[in-house]
Amino acid sequence: MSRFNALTADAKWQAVWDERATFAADDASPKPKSYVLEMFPYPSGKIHMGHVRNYTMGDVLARFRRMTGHEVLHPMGWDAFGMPAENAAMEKGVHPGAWTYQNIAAMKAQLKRLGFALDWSRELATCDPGYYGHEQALFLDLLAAGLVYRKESAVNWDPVDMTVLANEQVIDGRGWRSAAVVEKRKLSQWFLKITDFADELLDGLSTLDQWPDKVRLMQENWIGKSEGLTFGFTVADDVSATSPIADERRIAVYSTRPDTIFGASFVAVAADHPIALELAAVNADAAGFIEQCKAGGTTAAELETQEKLGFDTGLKVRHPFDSGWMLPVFIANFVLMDYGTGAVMGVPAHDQRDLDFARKYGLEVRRVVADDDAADPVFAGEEAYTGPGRLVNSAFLDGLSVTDAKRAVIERAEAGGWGQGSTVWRLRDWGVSRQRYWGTPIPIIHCEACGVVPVPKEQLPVVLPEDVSFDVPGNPLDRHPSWKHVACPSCGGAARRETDTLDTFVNSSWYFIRFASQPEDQPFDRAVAEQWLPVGQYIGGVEHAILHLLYARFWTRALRRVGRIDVAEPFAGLFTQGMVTHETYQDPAGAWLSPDEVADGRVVATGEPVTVGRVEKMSKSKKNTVDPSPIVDRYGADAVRWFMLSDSPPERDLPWSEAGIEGAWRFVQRLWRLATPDGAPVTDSPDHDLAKRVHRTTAAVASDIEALQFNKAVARLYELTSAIEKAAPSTDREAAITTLLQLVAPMVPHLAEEAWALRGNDGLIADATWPTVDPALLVDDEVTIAVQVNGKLRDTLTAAKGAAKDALEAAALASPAVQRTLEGKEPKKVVVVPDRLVNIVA
RNA sequence: GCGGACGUGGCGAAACUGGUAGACGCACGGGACUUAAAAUCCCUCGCCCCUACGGGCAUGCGGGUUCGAGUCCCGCCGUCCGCACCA
Repeated sequence: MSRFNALTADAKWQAVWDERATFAADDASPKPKSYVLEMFPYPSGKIHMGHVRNYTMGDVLARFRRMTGHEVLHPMGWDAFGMPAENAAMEKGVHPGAWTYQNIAAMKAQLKRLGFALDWSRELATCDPGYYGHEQALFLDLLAAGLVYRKESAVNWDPVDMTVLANEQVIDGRGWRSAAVVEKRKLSQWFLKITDFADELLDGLSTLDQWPDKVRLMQENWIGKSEGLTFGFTVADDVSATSPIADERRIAVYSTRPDTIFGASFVAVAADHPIALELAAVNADAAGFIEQCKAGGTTAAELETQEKLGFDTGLKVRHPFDSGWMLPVFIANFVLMDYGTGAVMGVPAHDQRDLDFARKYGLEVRRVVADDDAADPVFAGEEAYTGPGRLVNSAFLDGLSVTDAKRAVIERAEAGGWGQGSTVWRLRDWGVSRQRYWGTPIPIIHCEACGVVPVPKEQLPVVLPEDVSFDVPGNPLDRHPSWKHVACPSCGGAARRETDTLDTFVNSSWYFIRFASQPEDQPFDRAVAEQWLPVGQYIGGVEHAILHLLYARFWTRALRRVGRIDVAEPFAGLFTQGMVTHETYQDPAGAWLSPDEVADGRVVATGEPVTVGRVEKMSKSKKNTVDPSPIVDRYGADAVRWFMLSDSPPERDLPWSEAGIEGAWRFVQRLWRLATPDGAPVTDSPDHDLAKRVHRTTAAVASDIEALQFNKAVARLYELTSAIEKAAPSTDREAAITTLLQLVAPMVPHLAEEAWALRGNDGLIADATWPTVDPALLVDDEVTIAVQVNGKLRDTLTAAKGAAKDALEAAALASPAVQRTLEGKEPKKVVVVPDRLVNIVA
């Protein structure tokens, strides 16, 4: 019997699918539309196992949807801008564009080799002017709508590489590449007004019922809505007369606990609060303290251990409800300038941080919320009370609940004109300026006379110049002789082009719309795009749970606001898949070893014993990566795809192993043997049991795939395969084999095509429909009943489905095993669950 | 610190709304075929006691609810993830 030759079959069917454009999506199709999308890759040079797993899952769903009568859009493209291309340019002297396009070609070949049902005619790369030019147009739309602005902002500046670094690229205060100490620098940056959409983005989460709760929660926390009171403390004249800040009348604070206002014992401002800075200008001690605050680290561990420190400014403020009550003002290292108003009211009894601070500086700790009878105004504990209760020691608030007291204080503040109920968000506007070459040029011209001038749309795209060099650090656009200097579109005078480029997250914020519709003269055709959107199923790594997914949601809503498209949420269904992991190996010296340096527990080269470490995410640093390409060459695309779907639930990590891929390969061969006609005589005698099994598996596998529970579908397919193997030759068996091929087709498409053709079927199995299920065959007429005594299984019996309770009880009591266990005792009670079990309580 | 997820054989895991725990796969062991090997096929495979029949114990630990708990409730322990001085 022949073996399935994956090498030739893969190439053959991939070519056929290509020639016939089998997977091209038809915008005009009358079928229901289904948009299946996996997060597009960064063209780093090679695909990795994570890509293979991600794209295999999407592919199974896409092929399944085609078989169930959908017009499927399943595209692929390249998230092609970004720093690695510039790093390669600096290290190897290649142009970022050349490097990127080489990588794209290599990775595309690798993806093709896996036989994904992709519509390659819609392939796009974000570094193509044909893409980013339209992005520039969209940016200008947002600018015109007031959703883009420019402001000075502090950035992480690497003084050696002369560039801005993202927070993720700053490790222990140093640049990840240069190891130079990173400076905070003020630069004029472009921002997108994502905070305008904070409410919408938060409320929209509740409509995303096909998203993992975890991701929704992460976004909710990131948006960070909180409600409270913003109000002013008046600086007391008598004290401040001696202070240099006598003309500063009020200090605004924000509190989510206005109810505790009578428990306040101090006000604290951030080290970079205007008041702190003014004081520092005339007071060396204050200046020293502020420096000390800035020096403190910001890593988790450092914050954990960092002491709460304060500097008494000598200023006093008046309590809003008692002008004779003076509160000291501190500069404190735990107050953040960029949250709320940069100043807080300290209520030690009911906030742990305030309590720590008050104990350290000997401030009053006054109880104003009591959870029981403890109304003593002196709060003695070391743990602040933050729970519910009634107000005490609080004048007109006494006796109110926390909720009512909050409302009462806000009302009074608003009536008295000294405060305002307010909502504060953690979410910040999105800074999109990057001092980088390899990104979308921001389509803006700076003119001395006219100021900021948008590039007229007819002059788009603003194309990146090719003639750039990376031999000096910094942004080559900034020192380009001609590109940078242009005439002002408005007055014609000498002007300067914006040399910053857009954050790459902008590129990935609308690529799914461009996939749906890609005319040359505009970013997308609204009507066509709306046919496909939202994406029905989006699949990718959980590492994008916040940034990419939040930015894309924002960008889509922003496009809706400017009238470009009427879609609120871009991704109706989201699935975050687990990682591919592998064992780790170390030699006796502790050096990491790659899997192919190890055999039989020994280092191949030296014969030394190997320490096998834990199973971890594949990473270069631990050397536990496995390159998919040689594996695909050796076992074929189908075995790799099958392994990716087997065993582990898709949201969990998948441990890669040699034995696992071998097992998958064996199954592919097993299917092949089963599907290859062996010339044995076939009888007409019906095989009812097998037919039932086929229908049941068809229904179950369909619902498993819909739910993305591929591991369960795989298990059922194993069972069906075994059952068919064991069945005697018959026409039913032959039909079962044909159905089995249809069921496995989304997973192992090459083998399915080859066997489909071999068995004389017309057309491609890729174009076949999903087998229909006869509901009548899904029902059992016999069921197995568990027989328990005191909840313990003693016997099982077979009964007709729907058998009467009495009959089941009688049959159970008659069981010899039951009689033996009862030892003549009378049953006290018998519980009968029809079609399930009988439990005899003795 | 706050929030979340998870904990089932040697391993990856199944188990519908509480109803036969361990489906399916991997590994290990035994057997058939073969001169031999590979490939393939068959059998065993949670732990303990027993020759066997059979029985006991088992879903991180301790309680509880129930005729019946992997599943529900309470309290611990552990692992992983996210956020983090957010007022």
